[in-house]
Amino acid sequence: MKFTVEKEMENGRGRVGKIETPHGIIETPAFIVVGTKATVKGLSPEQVASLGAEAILANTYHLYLEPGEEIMKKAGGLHKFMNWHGPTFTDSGGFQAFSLGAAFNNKASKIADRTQEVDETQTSHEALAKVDEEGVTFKSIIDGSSHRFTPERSMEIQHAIDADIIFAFDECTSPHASYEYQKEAMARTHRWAERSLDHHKKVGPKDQALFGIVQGGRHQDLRKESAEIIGKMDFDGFGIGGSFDKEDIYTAVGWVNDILPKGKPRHLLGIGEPEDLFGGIENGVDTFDCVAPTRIARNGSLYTRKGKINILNAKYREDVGKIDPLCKCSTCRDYTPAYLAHLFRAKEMQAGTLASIHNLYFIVNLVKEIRGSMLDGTFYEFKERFLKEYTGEGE
RNA sequence: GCGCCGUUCGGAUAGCGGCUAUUCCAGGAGACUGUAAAUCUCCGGCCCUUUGGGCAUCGCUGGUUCGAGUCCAGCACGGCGCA
Repeated sequence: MKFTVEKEMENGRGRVGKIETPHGIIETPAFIVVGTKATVKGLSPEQVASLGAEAILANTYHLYLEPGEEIMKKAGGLHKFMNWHGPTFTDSGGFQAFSLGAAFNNKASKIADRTQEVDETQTSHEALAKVDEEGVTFKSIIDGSSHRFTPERSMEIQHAIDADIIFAFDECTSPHASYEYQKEAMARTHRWAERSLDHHKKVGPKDQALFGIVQGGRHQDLRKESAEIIGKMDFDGFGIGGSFDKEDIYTAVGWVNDILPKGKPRHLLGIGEPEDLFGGIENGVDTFDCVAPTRIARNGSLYTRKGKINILNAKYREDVGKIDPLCKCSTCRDYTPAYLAHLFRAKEMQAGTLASIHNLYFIVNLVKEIRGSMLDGTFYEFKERFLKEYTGEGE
């Protein structure tokens, strides 16, 4: 993998560049489409490519459980398996340790977490994962069987899946966890990063790039410390992890990116909605991934230049106009709101597909437009104009 | 004509004497940020000074009872059976 910065913004953070992978080039900043289980839900790889997406991010945890690393290997890796010929990423599975309950299974975080009512009985059911120094023990969401991930195992599985860019095994904490716990988890993530790197160098394919992940929650000192430590390690690029409160995203990203080496790409994990993209890019993020466009699409929400709409609202049943008059995606070109409203109400599979095409096109091409505005020096004008219209302010 | 059964929110249902009438679908709205999500949450008779309170309501009419969607009688409508 090779990363080149083509142009820097005057603020010293934002940049335009490109990531060259064995399966093609990603022009950054770019939105990476999420395809957790080796599929972008509801879409064929041809559809994903035709809406302009350059790369897909799959998930180690899910592909490990199903179909399993042996089959991934036998199939010739992710690209062949899912028939996607462009660049790919895999997330390490660390996020699942958080989302499947480890974060709430820890006393420190539970005590500190006064913003959420913790139902003990419910928590014990939901806590499917437990973290210790060596790794994470978890129960399969599919059949309840027990499994264990360590940084070394995550690397091995990611080697078998064989994406172009893989991530170190990390622990993602709740933003509401205590400072002490976040610090502890961060330190552990650093040790796991070292182990991920060592193991990858020892046994990994040479053409596979490994990104280290910066943690530290919303605390400035922790974020900076994490960026210092991870940034000095010999990773090919970096992920900025965490489960963010919306307001914290850009500040945390800014702290981190002032420290991370400029010559390597930075991926902001799990962000964003349209309004999140500008702040991330401005603060030096090169790539994003986010489930939002496809998930909300399947649930009937569509992005438009004037904000999100819910196509299931009564008014769209007989709206034979345009979903978003400015959108050039195939869904907007060929179908009306009334048709999508009908498909959703009739629970037809095409509903999720057409909506996903639209939302992904919207996000992927919004980032491309932002890239263009950076190249011709109109980023701030474009940002202001877009956000004003999108959030409905000043109308 | 006789007998049996049924009639509960737009549809389908639960409810078998005790006080907020159940659930599902349809309907209205909202949420969703490294995907346990084509998922989840809320609303749904009327009225009010909306924290909460008041008045209704289970085909219709009457009755029994402290109390009836629930029991009884008559009527109406529907289904099945027999003429």
